[in-house]
Amino acid sequence: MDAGAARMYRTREFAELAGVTVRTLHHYDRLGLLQPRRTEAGYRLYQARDLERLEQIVALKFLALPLKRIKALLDRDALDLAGALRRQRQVLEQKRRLLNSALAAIREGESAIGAGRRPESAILRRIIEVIEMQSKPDWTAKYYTGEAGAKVEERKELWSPELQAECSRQWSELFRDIEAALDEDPAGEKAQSFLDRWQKLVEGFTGGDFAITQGLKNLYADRANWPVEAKQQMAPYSNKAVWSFIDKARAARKK
Amino acid sequence: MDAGAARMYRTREFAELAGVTVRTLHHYDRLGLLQPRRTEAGYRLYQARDLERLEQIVALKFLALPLKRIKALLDRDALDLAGALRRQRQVLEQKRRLLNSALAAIREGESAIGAGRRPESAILRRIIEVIEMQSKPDWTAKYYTGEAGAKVEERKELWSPELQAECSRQWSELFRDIEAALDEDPAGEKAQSFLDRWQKLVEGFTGGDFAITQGLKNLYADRANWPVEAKQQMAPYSNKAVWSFIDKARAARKK
DNA sequence: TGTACCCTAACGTCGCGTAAAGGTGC
DNA sequence: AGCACCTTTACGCGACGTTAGGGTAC
Repeated sequence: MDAGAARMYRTREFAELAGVTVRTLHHYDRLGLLQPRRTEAGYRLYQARDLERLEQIVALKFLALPLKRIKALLDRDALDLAGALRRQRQVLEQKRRLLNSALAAIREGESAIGAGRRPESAILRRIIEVIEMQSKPDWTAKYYTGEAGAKVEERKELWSPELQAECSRQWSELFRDIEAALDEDPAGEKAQSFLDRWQKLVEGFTGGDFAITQGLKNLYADRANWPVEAKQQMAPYSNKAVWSFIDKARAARKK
Repeated sequence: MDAGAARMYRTREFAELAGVTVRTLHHYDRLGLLQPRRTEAGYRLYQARDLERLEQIVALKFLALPLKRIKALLDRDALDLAGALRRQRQVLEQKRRLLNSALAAIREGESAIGAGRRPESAILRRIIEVIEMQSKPDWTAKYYTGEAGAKVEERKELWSPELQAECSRQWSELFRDIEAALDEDPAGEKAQSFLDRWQKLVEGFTGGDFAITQGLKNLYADRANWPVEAKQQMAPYSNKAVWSFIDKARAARKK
């Protein structure tokens, strides 16, 4: 009955209840985002309804929506919430791509220390190279026929820097292992297990897709025409003895 | 010989050359980040050396380093570049975790539309739930013995929202397929192919690690005590007939 | 004398943090 | 009367964008 019967909170109390600061409540009040009742003396009085709205505000803020858009959504355009989320998702995905690029550049820079005698300039050069590579149109696209290109693009989305790092770690390990066993029998058990690991790593990229596998073969076949940076990046994996060893292992398996 | 012989650029020209705005050059000048020569009349005159430095600034800015730190790094602390990169990588990784959480929340919200009659409030509720779940201490940790817990944490790093979405899509698909074939022979070819897909999906989570597999078994065995939200989230996969069908298929394979 | 450039100064953005100066509740 | 709370006002941060007002080069 009596509206005064509902539990009311003063600013500090309400802030602690909701896990925000007093200043934040002031801010939202002035923006018109969350305007509580007032006492005669001007004290803010929050109630349960306000907590609900504040939770929604905090949730939408967690999605990195600007306060203005949050206000619009909660005040009038609630119907457009689905659309707003779709757009925001695209914004965040774009941000994540940039973050991934930056992380990849940092990793490359860090791993470029040993190369020169002035490490800091080597790092910076490498970072710049990586950034330029990323901003260039994808030179590998032309090796994939139609549909395969789109699939590769799709799979790139899933390629976090950690995955990338783990992957190149595994390739390096495999190359080291093979280099240490070049005089083994390519038909033997050890060589065949190398071939298994090799194929598994390739499949990690192709996803078992035939068209992508073909594109990758085209790409490798044309390695003489790769851009310089790509050649540099492939340098650790250019040991011909390893490649021919794996070829022999593959041939042995076919028989 | 003559310093004046080097090619000099005025502000606009240099900005276009480097791909930044004139205002940016003014800004960097006032911060002391990049201070070119001046003509008598006060016009800025940039040269090749300045371009080199600007490229380094842009590169470090791409890594989301604040301009102050960039200035410090380029002016004095170049030696600490490696350390700065390490710290910055951690900052960016943290940001990416937040981004991933937000993206996961958006996806969950979007998929919660069909549920209620007032879609916007259903979406908001679901988003709030997901955020609260993420901020709670990991209730699954107690099912993993020592080392396995750390490994699971490690694997979480690689779990992008896209991967998560793809994964739950595959589980849903598998459940649908099995539900449509419950009267088949659990030892038959079709049932066995379901079991293959099932085990592959599980392995996608465990990575074939024995300790993690054990933990997952403990986790599932205790499903009666899961928190409510977890039960809700598992609801689409709670069809007992499917689970017993897979159990039978597993038993048939062992024989 | 035109016009295409140059300069500095200064406010706006976004989401609050952080005082400062003064009033209210018990 | 004291102490813990409340209020409003206003500057600071970061990396520039964007005028505004006025000078310079050719």
